[in-house]
Amino acid sequence: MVKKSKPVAASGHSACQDRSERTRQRLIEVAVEVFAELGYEAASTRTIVERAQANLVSIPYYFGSKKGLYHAVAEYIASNIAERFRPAREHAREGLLKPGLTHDEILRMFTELIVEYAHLMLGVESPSSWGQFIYREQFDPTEAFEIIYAKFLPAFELGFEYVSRLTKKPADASETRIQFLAILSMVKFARIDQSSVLRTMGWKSFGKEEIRIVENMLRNNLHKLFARSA
Amino acid sequence: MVKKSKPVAASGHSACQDRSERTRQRLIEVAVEVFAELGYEAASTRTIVERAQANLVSIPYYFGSKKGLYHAVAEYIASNIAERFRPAREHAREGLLKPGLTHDEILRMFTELIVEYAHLMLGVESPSSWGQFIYREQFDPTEAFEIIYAKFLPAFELGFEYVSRLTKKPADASETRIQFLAILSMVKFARIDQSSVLRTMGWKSFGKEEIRIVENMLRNNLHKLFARSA
DNA sequence: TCTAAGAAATCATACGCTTGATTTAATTGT
DNA sequence: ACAATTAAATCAAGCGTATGATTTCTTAGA
Repeated sequence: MVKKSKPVAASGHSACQDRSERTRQRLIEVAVEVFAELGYEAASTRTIVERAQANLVSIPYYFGSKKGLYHAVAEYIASNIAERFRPAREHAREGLLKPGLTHDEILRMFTELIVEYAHLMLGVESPSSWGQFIYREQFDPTEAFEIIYAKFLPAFELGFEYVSRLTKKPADASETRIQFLAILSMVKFARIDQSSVLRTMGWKSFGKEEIRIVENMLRNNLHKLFARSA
Repeated sequence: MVKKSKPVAASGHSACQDRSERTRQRLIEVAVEVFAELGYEAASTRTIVERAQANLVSIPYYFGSKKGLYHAVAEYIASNIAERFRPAREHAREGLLKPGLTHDEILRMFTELIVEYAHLMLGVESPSSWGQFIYREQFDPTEAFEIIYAKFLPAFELGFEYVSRLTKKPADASETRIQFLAILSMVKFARIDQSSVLRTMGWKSFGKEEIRIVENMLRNNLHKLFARSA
């Protein structure tokens, strides 16, 4: 019952690791799309290897099992998104450290952070399959959820801190957290409810114009929710 | 290849239609839960008939096929929700007809409509599986999506009308529609992102207290978004 | 430089299992 | 006794995985 060898995640020393690594990478990239499109159960390994032009056993060979491939995909996506989001996140974090910030300055930084996140999740630069995969995992959480959640946690904490500063309520209060999550939902709903949103809005797909409309909505709502006027 | 008879949706004339109807009903009610919990693919007919204490053949017998059962479930859920929501919806519709409505009155009615919807989708009175089923279908639309969408459309139109009255913008404008959908997303996100929300909030499940917190957030945000103060 | 040994990667095939659907036989109520 | 319904057995198809053979590449000895 014990695996004889452990070729998984081959860290070969020879130069032939090149072709190997390419196959591995191709499998992951194809698997992202297939898993995102069909979900874990419905996605068959045969479909994946067919699209990746690899052999059926290359999945257990490289990833141990179908589930192993799934986890590798989760890791791949979470790392990529976290990496892309890092500049905006660190900028926002450092911005908070400055002394004597006005309410408006905080709101402006927070708005930019949220809008950046929106572009990341809805924009064309990152494949739509990434978001789909994550939302699927959020809906039907498996072990992969832990991988993803861990990478997103720092951004969450930052968001709580911003909302806390804007509302003058503790960062760990229920109101603060639920408020931030609600704001996030306004960013993501276009992806999650894709079919009903496209239909209701009369859109064919998510292009630049559509994202602009969502962005406007976000800026508008953030201003109304947090602007110091009342 | 042709079905010999058509016992589907048996409209028997004998008195034994009673037990038959009960079996049918039980199958649907169980299927709602199983489909909601596992999704279409992962839900096996064996699981369903086992929980419903019915025979394996009863599914093709009563519903033609597994897919037929699935559609029956969609119809069942959509009808039930639409029915429960009808009082609030008609009240809100009639309220809009009154002449000389003030902005605050419209906002109050709209808030009550949204809060009612929140209770319907998040509350304990309607099984959580209903919402799960719908969100699943929204994420991976099949033919069942049409059934559900059609039943929800009137409520959507009403929502657009309210937002339109509150923002003084056309009911069919992109801004109006996306704004309403964003508000809806703030209602539903707790269910859709259930795992990450429960975790982030430190909640174990959705009880009365949790729903109250979401309701407060909604009332607060709707007020900030639409109150006439600026 | 050339070539043969050995490891790494890929392949075709087959196995055990589960699925939805079908068929055959027993049971029920009238 | 008879038609309708249920239970049990069976079917074909699809799934992930295991296995042994084959190809491809790296490397070392002459």
